[in-house]
Amino acid sequence: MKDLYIYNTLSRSKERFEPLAPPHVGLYVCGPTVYGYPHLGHARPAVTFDILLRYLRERGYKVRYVRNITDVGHLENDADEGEDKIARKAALEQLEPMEVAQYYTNSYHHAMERLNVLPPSIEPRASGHIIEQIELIKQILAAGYAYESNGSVYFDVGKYDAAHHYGRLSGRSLEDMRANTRALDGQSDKRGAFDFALWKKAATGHIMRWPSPWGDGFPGWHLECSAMSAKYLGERFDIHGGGLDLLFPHHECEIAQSTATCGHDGAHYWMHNNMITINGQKMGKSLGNFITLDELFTGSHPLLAQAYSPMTVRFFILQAHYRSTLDFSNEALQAAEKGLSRLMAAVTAIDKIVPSDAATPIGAGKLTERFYTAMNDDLNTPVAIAVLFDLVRTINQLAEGQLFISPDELDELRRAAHRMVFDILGLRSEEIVSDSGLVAPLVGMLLEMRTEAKARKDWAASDSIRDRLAALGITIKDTKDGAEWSL
RNA sequence: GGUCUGAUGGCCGAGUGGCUAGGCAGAGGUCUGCAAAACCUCGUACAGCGGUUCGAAUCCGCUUCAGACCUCCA
Repeated sequence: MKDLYIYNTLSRSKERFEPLAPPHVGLYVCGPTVYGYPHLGHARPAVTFDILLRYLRERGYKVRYVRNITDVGHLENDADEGEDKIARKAALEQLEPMEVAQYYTNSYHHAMERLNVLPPSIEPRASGHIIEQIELIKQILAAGYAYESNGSVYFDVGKYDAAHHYGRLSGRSLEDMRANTRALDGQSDKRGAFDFALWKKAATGHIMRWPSPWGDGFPGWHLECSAMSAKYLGERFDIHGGGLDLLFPHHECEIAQSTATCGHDGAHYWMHNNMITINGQKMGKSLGNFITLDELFTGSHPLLAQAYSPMTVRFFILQAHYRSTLDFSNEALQAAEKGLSRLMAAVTAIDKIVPSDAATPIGAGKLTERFYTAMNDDLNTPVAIAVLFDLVRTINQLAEGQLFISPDELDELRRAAHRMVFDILGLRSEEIVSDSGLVAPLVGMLLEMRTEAKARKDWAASDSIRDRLAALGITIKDTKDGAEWSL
């Protein structure tokens, strides 16, 4: 098997993937902060790392995939009076904070299931790992890279930068940042403007609070990922993933925390998916221009010309490389929808192919090899999909009897197609299954009537049946062996 | 202002120093009672200006434009 290369943000280059302890692979991906419905932006990392997970498994690795749920500590801003996102939402909706977290966690899970995104091996919650986070803070304090101030604990970025380099991942330098950032007013407990909170003192009335050696409070956002990844994957693990917007400061701070306590970056490979844009601008909560996945699936958003199925969304995302920005538009989604339907129809059509013993090889193996070559090149799904469309053409020619295939090669072709399309790309058929089993026999009966009408050349009757079925969303396709239908 | 990306045919999007993905849309054809589907054929695009080279869309420089991060965001 050829080597897999993935782009490591740390080195800004594609590197050959070599696990620390094969065949095991530790993968950590920053999950959602559960204070709102999941939107199209959430689908990008979910699908990207789902592909990575599936492909690593395909290559025989035993992957432990950890994706957290942030249910505490994610502040509205970095100022001292910054509100916790979950707490804010809870106050707005008059709910218990954990009720908010659970509600949106459920909503996230449901959307992920519809997108056929495999669940992680472990899905830890920040609020369930307060003890681990407190322990980590103690370690950072012991190492001398943090200080307590008025019931809060901050990471000392200035001191850390003197010994290591703060900004290695994002390509920044502390001096530049200092020179180019205006200092906020001086009411902060922090010593340096770039110091970040490891532990925040809970103000009176703050609901989410836990006791700690520094008084009641709650953990900082950057800390939770360090604590949970270390707990489940060890202090040193293989891949850390997340959105490009988390590169700085979130991942930079994680690296600082790891380096402060263990002397290394934590993860070996740092992978970042790019953003989905809308009218050329990032789709995000703060910009208010996001479309939730549910709106996408139902078409209930002013920007949407129609509903788009979960698989259409997944395919749309896979048609671009994960490190490129992907621009949302109805045209692009519609193109994805049609392309996907052609691809899925071809995969189904494989079963109609009649093998021939006299056939010459058609090169199914070569096609498959090109697919894997693309995947090995930093998960180049758009190229992999281009290969699949070559396959689509071949399958259709075989199904139409324009090309012939041997029984053995047909078997190989079927297996390979299913593996590439279903197992690796994670696409699945979205046939609407009727709840009463009556649709199929009824349509079958109408098609029989239509065939009878055609036999007596009563085109008006046969077309009428076709048109009226079409109005119900049922498409008729005449083939040599009679009519077929689909929803 | 700082750091960093990007600019590809009607749309979406790969890729790359010479063999010029793919999808969608469009045109013509085959098939069909007509459609639909499928198949065949068709588009020589890479922001602009210089430079390097036998050869650049691909490398270098400049210009213009766009975006991301620098405050929470996938």
